[in-house]
Amino acid sequence: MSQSLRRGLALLTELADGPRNLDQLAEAVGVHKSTVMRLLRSLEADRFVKRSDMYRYRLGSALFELANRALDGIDVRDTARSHLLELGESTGHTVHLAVREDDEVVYVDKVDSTHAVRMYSRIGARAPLHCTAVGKILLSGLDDSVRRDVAAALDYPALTDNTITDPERFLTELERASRAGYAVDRGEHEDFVHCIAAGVRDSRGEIVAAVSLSAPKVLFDFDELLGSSGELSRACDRVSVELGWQPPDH
Amino acid sequence: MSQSLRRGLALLTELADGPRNLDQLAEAVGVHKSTVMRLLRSLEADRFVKRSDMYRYRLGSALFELANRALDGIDVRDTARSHLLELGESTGHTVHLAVREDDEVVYVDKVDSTHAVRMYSRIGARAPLHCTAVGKILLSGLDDSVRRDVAAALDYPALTDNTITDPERFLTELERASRAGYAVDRGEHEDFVHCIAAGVRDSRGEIVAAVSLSAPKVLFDFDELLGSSGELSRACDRVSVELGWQPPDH
DNA sequence: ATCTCCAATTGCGCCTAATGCAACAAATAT
DNA sequence: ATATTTGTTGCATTAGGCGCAATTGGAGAT
Repeated sequence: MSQSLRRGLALLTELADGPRNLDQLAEAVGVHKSTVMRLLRSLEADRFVKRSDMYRYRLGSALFELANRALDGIDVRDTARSHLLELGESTGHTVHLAVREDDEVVYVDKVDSTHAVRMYSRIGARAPLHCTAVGKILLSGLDDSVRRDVAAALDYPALTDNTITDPERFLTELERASRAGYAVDRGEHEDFVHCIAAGVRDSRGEIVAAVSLSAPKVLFDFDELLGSSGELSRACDRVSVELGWQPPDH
Repeated sequence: MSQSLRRGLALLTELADGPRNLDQLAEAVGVHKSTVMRLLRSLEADRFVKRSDMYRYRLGSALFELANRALDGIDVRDTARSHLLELGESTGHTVHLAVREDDEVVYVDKVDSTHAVRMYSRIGARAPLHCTAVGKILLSGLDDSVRRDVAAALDYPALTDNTITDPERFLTELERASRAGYAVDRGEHEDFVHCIAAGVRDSRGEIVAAVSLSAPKVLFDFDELLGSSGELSRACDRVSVELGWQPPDH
């Protein structure tokens, strides 16, 4: 397609794991050392890459700037921010904001738990749809037919013993989430942590993002976490309203 | 140098300002429409770019992932994080963590003020050395001769009426910062805000990062801000110690 | 001080991959 | 229905990118 560009991007991806020297990069990307160097020079000129020391390269600051400028552009994130902080403070749990991208979820914001236990996740990270609370709630908002299509197209790798691996059961789960207004993940993604998630709606009423609360099993049993579902929903509603959502009156 | 790579990077940079269509991008980067499209395909394949709708492209999630993974790699940032939060909470001011990159500072972390007033800055943003508290403290840690060299190589644009525009006066200012252990910015960068900054040292005793407190003039006069300098310094020292710094005993 | 080793860097010649053009297709506005 | 705008594809040309091999330069050992 566009050889040198793609190779350059591959270099960036490789460098995300930490500083590398020429040989390592050449090995990883599968091109000649000298070619790697010339690509790096271009990347360096635009500050996408930086020399770490004489013999090593690392990611440059242009990347941070870009990413943060772009994240600022995501208005869900902007309006949600303060509500997430509040939610984190009042519940004490780890809060995530996620959106769907194709057949995965992408975490776009995060508030760390006040408890010392940290779980693995970072802004920009991806996770499957079928084993996360955010994934379920994001899918639950789709029309029945598209929902079936997406569910049928997914893989269902069993990441833990609790992972749902059956499309039919998954659809039932989505149905339930849709009715309840929140979705759950009982150790289906990571063994030792469970989550609940609710959806954020835009002015058209579409679910455009999901907010989740996560807690390690050792500290809270599932029902304790569920106890925060009211707060979670209210927080999501507040964000939705700020995005122009009209709560249905009944 | 590496044409298609650099053009691809230019596209990313352009897209940071928001979604664009083909013509806009072609115009901005100065290449033919069809070329832009082919480059975008490569970027899209690696998720650096995403189609926003039928007619527009935006930055993709690979970028966020990279940027955040890279930021995680900056160990100063990691170890400083909790101390910054604490400092933000206890002082109520906006806290920044910055490192030097060539002749600029780059903000690598930030804790927002509890006050409603927000100032313009974001993680990944850059600022000049000569008119920021962080810039001054970062330079103050250099050897006298290199310090002179760097100072001589700088431009001194006057961003406000208070900006120091004279290299000699700037060196004096650095001298003072070096002795005091903290640097100040009295509306030299942005008219309506002042800052104080202190340095973070690594195991070799070098200043590798700077922490600053910023406050809008309308809410705090300069002496009030200075009142937090003790806390600021102590926070920096704690970070330094975690990085392996040995406090000099005197 | 000299040698050795290792990794980066450069010159060169080959050749493919990238480019601009122009025709075409699709979607939207008039 | 027609005009207009924007995206997409085929094609011929060539410069930009590539691998190779030789060179440079620095760090450490002798």
